[in-house]
Amino acid sequence: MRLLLVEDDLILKDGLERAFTKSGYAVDVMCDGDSANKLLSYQEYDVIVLDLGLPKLDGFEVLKRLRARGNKTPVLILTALEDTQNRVKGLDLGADDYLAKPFELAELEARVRALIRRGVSGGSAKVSFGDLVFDTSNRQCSFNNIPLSLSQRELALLELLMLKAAKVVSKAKILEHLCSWDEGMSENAIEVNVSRLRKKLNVFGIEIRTIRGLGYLLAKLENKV
Amino acid sequence: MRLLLVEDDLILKDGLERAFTKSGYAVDVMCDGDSANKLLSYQEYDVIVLDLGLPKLDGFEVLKRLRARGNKTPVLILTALEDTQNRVKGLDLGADDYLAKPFELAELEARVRALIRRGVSGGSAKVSFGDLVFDTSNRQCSFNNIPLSLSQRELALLELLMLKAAKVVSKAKILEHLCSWDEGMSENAIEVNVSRLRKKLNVFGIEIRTIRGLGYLLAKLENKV
DNA sequence: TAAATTATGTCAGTTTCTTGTCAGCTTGCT
DNA sequence: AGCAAGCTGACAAGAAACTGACATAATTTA
Repeated sequence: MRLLLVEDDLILKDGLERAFTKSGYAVDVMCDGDSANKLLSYQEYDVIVLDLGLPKLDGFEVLKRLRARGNKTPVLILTALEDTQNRVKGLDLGADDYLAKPFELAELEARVRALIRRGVSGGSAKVSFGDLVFDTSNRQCSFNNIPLSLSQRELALLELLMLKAAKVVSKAKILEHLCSWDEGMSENAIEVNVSRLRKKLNVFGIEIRTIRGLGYLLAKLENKV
Repeated sequence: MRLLLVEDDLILKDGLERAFTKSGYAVDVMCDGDSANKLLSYQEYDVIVLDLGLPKLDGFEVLKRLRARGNKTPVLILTALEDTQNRVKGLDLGADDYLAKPFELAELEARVRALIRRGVSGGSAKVSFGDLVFDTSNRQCSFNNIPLSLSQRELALLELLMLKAAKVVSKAKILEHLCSWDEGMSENAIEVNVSRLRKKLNVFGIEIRTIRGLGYLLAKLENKV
């Protein structure tokens, strides 16, 4: 899942970036409202974590313009204080959640997960495809309750394929969701990862079908379409 | 198991903290209602022991707010007197048990154990995994009635793994359950403890499987997944 | 109370796993 | 056939996890 973090505090920024990256997100970071606003005009994210106190353009403004463009990406707002007025203002402008500093990292992560869930799978923590169940809350995938041993990359790839519910997912989409800007990733790297994931899923009668020129899709082995 | 003790009486506080720590709990202590309330807004516990007469914010209020946030952590209330009215009020607000001072330490410990049991193992004092049985009432683990010689840390770790019933337990979760705030513990310390416990369990055909990047899970040696 | 034992964290060296790159192969289309 | 797209085994750098050795603190024993 691709996440944009907009935060000017250097320490917080680094800590959050590291934490989210470790949790398997592709993270981009912007340090001021203006750059964030520009970036958001052409780059899609699965979730945005937005500080309100920002140089150049404050968080409210970034959020306002984002929504004005019709963008519905879930946004979680961070503020320096437990300030009811700002909270109300943020939610009015279309924020989806709100967290006052100081906060626990665990709580932030939990809320971000909740936002992503709400957006893609109607609020449920689990996405399933036949007997395959992906639990987004603890990033674990199991087949008939047997937990699969998958690496972060494989997990991220499978998550995307499952969230798209057996629809074709293009390589461009995969690239976008698995990689933040700074890590360049070749298309071949995706092919390699698909190949690896394929081996692990084939055992359970699930295949990743290649749609030449278009992308990949998740399917059951017997269902020849 | 992680326990929060909220108590302003210095002597009682120290005594209980020492006793619970010795019994293998990771104990955090708060001396007033306000701090406890804040702490509880982001930190999870397995059980809370709450005095009613507290400075800043009384115990009723702490409990009320906890439940208002949807938190279902078992709470045991302590009060100065055998006061039926307060007892009823506490239970109405969502307390799970009640103990009037003065009380026997042994009784408090027994009730706390009972509360934890009720939550995780359906009320039974014993949790088992194959021939491995963990008796929470005396904190002892045995394999086919042969008692194992385990240290507190190993016991706590195994307890957590067994309660999670062969599901993956993350290092973060382990850290959270084995350590109170003031004792910092590195991730490597967990690895070392896992390594030690592993050696003792392997003898009985039980393994602690590593799920790289996610955590550990208890399994029987033969079940290769 | 001092010595012995036990518990438990830190460290460092090693092992294992992850993941991108590359090269050569396969597949499908015209 | 010839080309482009895709597949996959091999490799290597780096990250994560394991574990023996040691240090220190807590507990027990004599």
